[in-house]
Amino acid sequence: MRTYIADIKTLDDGSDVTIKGWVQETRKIKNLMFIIMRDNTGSIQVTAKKDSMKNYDQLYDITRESVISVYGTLNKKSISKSGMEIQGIEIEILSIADTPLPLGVIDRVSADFDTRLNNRFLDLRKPEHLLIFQFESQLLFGIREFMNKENFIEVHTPKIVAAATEGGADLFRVEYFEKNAFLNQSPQLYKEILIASGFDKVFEVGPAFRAEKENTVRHLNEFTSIDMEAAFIDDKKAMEYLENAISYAVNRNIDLMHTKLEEYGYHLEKIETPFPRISYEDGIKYLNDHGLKLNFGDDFSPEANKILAEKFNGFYFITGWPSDMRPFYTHPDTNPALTKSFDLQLNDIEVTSGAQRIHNYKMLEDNFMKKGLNKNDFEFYEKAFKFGMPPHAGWGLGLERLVMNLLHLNNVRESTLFPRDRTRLSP
RNA sequence: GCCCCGAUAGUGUAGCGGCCUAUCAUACAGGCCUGUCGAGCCUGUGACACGGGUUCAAAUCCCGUUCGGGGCGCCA
Repeated sequence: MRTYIADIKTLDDGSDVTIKGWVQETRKIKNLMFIIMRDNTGSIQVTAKKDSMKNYDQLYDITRESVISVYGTLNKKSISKSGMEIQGIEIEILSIADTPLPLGVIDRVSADFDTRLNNRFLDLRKPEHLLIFQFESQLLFGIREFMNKENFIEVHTPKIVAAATEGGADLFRVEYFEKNAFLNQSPQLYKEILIASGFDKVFEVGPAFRAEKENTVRHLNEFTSIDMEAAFIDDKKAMEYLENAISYAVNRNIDLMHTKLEEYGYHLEKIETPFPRISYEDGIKYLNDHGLKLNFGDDFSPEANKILAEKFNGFYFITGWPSDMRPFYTHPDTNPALTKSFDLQLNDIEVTSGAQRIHNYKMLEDNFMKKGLNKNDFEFYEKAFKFGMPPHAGWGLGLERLVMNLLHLNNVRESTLFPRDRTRLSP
């Protein structure tokens, strides 16, 4: 039976164990060799001796990153630095790695990110990189657990769509037999249709596509969006769901993974709610008091976001954005120049955008006009508003950006397995 | 869409008109070595992105191409 390396420490000294994994490195001294072996849970030293190993000669030539299966005896009083090793009895070679490696897993030289991404399967063998995605997986599990407790239902809406843009982004065109179609920029319109369908509270975790030719460390052309929409709530309640979902999931992750995260240099602190809130208009004032010259209607530049990040240090909401800066479906506030909308920032990066949405059919029609959109393109959507649409609100949370910022990574591609950016389509 | 920067062995780099038959590290190959743990020691293989141009002379300067990194706008 296979034992994972992390579980070995719970076994008794002298136990027989079988471990399976990669040869991280070898140290060879003629009739004796040490193999540092790695699996997804950790690494351990395996000792092989010529006089007790029948395939020793083959093993002696094993290359780094080959895959082996080791049967041996656990020695917990080893004189190795870790104090623990496995005395090999039978070692089976399952797959021999070619040399040289295009990217060393434990090399003492760094590699360019481009080289790492070109050899991502090797790059991901590094425990500190695997950990990012173990963290992401647990985080998402926590969010799902929270949403489930709050009686949201998880849905899956189409990614190939006919509608033109919601505004703000260019879309990827795809051929759909004899028709033109697009890859969806967000599940927004379909979430709202489900609200009209009486689903009450929905959420979705899925890909979103943007054909924007950005070249930054915080943009992807395909990313994972955690989207939520709920009936009979307003923007304030949507913000509560958001901060509670995030704090629940993050604090849960810290409880589960704190030691391992620290071991690899990821420092996280527990999150407290509620998150601070600042209105768009107060934000403008604050920024103008700190050397910027912004007018109502200006977006916050990266420079502006850095100034706000210093003030708030962590998560904070920016609420009440001007109507001109928000998509057509955003509900206006009592002052029609403003909307019942919010962004959630984590330090200087936007991680969520949300709002109460328009549910009044006439108001929606007027907004199509104001935004210069052709309502015929949205017939499938608009129809859902004619026959009983409750007030509703929701948000979209960027998973990769959230993970990037929580773990203090310097590039959103670090928290993306196989990033799609302006030029990268493979692997 | 606009702007800036870069490309030298498998990987990461030094060199920035002649001292380059190109530096160093690491990896890789071979050898020595019975307890290594950044193993050590010896030997070896291995690179100037591509195409033009300037010059007596180009890795080095200029132009173009290709590929890459980053900033802005916009956004998750």
